Amino acid sequence: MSDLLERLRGRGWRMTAQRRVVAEVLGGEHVHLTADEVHSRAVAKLPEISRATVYNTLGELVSLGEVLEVSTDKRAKRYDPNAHRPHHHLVCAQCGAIRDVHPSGNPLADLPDTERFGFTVSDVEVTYRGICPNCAAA
Amino acid sequence: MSDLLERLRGRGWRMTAQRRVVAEVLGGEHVHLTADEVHSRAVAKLPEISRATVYNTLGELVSLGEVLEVSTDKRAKRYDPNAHRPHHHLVCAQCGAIRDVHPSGNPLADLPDTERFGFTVSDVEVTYRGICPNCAAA
DNA sequence: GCTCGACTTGGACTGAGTCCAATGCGGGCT
DNA sequence: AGCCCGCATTGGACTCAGTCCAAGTCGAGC
Repeated sequence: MSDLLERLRGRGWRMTAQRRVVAEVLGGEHVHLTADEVHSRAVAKLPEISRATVYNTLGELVSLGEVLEVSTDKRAKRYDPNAHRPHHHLVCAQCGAIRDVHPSGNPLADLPDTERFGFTVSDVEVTYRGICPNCAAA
Repeated sequence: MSDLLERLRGRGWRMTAQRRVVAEVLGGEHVHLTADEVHSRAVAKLPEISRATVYNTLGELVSLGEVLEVSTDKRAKRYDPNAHRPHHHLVCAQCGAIRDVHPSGNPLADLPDTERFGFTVSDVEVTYRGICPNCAAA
């Protein structure tokens, strides 16, 4: 994910240890982390990093479009580093597990003009809900 | 919306002034209220009603399937009394306005088996985002 | 009209996130 | 290399939405 760092530098970001750490955490294997999870993983690499900085950095990454905010769960926002490949989410109603999915078809096209009420529609967010195999077995 | 009250009675609900008021508020013209908005409207009709009761009642209505919880906005859950006609939401990214929409086609069908990872998928939630005419004009 | 248990109350509590004034430090300039 | 400016970070207080709980209330079946 050092290409992410490159892109950020290119956008005039001042490169600080904290931002590097947050970017690294998002680049790791775990997807869909909450802000607090990002923070605690970041603390492991850079003990003095503060919660506020993690929130700031995540917010900036989101507004740059490098990271996606998903709120499948009602408790906390989650951050999805996989922002460059459009995808949707499949959530287990029981355990909260999240998977990325790629439906066929474009739901944007399913919204007829008569149902747009003059809005300029730019984005769709689709969340499928169900029971994951683990929870079904239990 | 007194048919709602009927249905609730039929399900063994004890009919209290508080529950009646909450049901009335949801039956009014306003849709997509937050819990706090429901509470303040309820207080107008029944000053002693407590926040806890409003939350309880909303929660019960949701689990009975009479009301839908929507979380388009990251701040607070909103409650949508229009639970009996399946629909999705169109949200203004600027002012937060919400409209109900009825897309053609069923997004559930767009999720191929290969993308279900063994989940039993039972529900989809679609949120369209864009700019409403008002905000576009401003 | 009594009684019992479901319902309500309100205040304390939690968890997620935001704000802000003081301080630190990246990096362009010389 | 060293300075300096201003962007970034810090941490602690604060807000906002929602949950919890023990005590008190009251709907409705008998």
